Amino acid sequence: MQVTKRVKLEAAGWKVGSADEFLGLTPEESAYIQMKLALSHTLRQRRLNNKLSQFELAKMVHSSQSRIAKMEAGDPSVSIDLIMKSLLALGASPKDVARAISTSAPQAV
Amino acid sequence: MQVTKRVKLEAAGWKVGSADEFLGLTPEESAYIQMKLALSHTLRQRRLNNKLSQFELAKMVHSSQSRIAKMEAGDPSVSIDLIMKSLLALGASPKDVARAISTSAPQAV
DNA sequence: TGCACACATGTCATATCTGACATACAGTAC
DNA sequence: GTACTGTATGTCAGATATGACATGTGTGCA
Repeated sequence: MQVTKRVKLEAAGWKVGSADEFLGLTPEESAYIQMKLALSHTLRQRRLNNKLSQFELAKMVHSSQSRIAKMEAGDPSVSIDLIMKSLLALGASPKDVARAISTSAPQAV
Repeated sequence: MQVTKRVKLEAAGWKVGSADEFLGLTPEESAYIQMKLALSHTLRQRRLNNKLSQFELAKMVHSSQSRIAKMEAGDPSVSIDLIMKSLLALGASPKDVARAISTSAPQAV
């Protein structure tokens, strides 16, 4: 999918929120991707704050470095479930998760 | 798993939050389950507010009545991903999802 | 230069999730 | 009683996600 590729590019950089306007995404798809990207981004931040490498985090959550990289990239092959579980393993609370998701909504309240 | 059975019982009723105290759940597992249950509950509320049967919602999201029932029950066989996608299909925004998750944290902020 | 570390990306066997189906149960109307 | 609607629960083949592995890229350092 180039779709995610494109979205990933935007998000990995800075600008998120105008992904669907030129792609053929339904509002739900767009919202889903934005939530995923917000969580991915939060995961990376938390990992870096904890001064962990992807490899180290991988050991903590019984996964592999490559999968951590894909999580942080918002790769379509990873589920939100997995990202959430990793966040929790990094000490995030449900409220932290909720905060991350709130961030993902550039639209109206 | 009786674990979920038990948790489900508590949650389907009213009392959530003291699930892990007498079960052998790690804080992360507990938090994950609570988030899932909060989303499940929100899904049911939204569905009922929209006056839809499980069967009707199933058609909307290209799933089946049985899977909707399992989503709403917080069955371990359903992913948070699927519940979220269903919520979005029901018109929920990422902020709504975040709100639901916030509700799931009876612990400290 | 070479070497080590951190991260990205692709592939693949297997584990897990999913939709569909069958079936059971409660409630309601007739 | 029967019939119908809504929901719960179990099963299973096929779909998808997962961890592991290989490999590539960039950076820093001696």
